[in-house]
Amino acid sequence: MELGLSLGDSSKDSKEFKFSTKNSNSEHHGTAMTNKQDGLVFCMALGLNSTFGNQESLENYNQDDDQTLQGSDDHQEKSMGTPVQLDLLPLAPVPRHTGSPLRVSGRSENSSLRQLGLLQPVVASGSAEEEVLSANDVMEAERTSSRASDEDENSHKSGKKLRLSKEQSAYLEENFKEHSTLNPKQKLALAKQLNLRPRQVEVWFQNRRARTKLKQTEVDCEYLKRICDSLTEENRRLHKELQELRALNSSNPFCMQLPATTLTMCPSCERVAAAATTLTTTPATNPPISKTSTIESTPKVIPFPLFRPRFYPFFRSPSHYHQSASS
DNA sequence: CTTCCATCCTCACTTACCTCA
DNA sequence: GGTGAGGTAAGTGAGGATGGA
Repeated sequence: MELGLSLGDSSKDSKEFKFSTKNSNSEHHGTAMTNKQDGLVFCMALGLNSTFGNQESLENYNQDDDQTLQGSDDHQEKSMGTPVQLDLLPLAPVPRHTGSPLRVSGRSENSSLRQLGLLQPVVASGSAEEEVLSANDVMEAERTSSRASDEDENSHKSGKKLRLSKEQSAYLEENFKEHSTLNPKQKLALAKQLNLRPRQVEVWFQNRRARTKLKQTEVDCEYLKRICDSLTEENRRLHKELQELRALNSSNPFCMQLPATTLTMCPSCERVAAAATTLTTTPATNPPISKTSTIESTPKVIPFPLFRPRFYPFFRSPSHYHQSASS
């Protein structure tokens, strides 16, 4: 399921967010606009079973994981950057159980671990930039983590609930910021480093993703509520303006023949081919209605007949509108 | 090449435990 | 000390992807 919504014009003050969702069945692209001036313009898209990402994650995806991601784009869906984005995670997709060697970002993981007193001396060696864990390392990690979790196993069997320590949670959090999903090797390495069972690391990431999604949903909800409120207000204002115009027309029958604003719009690309006269008697307190159309250049004024009936040929071909715009 | 099946992974939903006011 | 609410670790089942037979 996908829902797309777009309002407003493409003024220069608009800020643009590109979004793209992709799964095995289809690919979606879109653009979200926000307008700093009136705060009304927005675009949103909702996709089923998609995680929230951002532009950065898309770039990471394209740059870093082209090779390892081939054929494994499941559950690594790229999703749209919503206008309101929680500053929670850069969702760099991580390939799932590929045969490729594990790439562990060198960063300052080890140093932070040492600070936390969590680093064990068996961590695979490698360059500062990238460490490659061999299959032996993974197996060793599995053994170590299973050994280390013997005491956890007891509490596990007794049904007691393990509470992760502050340090463990913080380190998991730190890793989650880098990648919200783990491949098996990363999972094992984390489990080994934190003295946990791999299953515990896996569950922690699952629950963490769920919490992120929940939070994002709350933020989206709040945002949509605000948008709804402003649209309601806009609707109310336009209704009022319409009533005033009708009142004006009934008091001055001659003006009734003049359309307040006559736009001929291509229904396909929604470009305005021509704009006509604007009612000069519009009260100063009510600015002329100007919304939703993408006006590329200064609209040409076409001299409509005085008694031209209001007729908007919405079902003509796009070429018709473009021709009449240039003529 | 297609189909079937086992396996793995993630997600959504839920339960159960823990902590705190 | 008892209690309810909220947070969170963990269980469960469904669905999708993948690889091998």
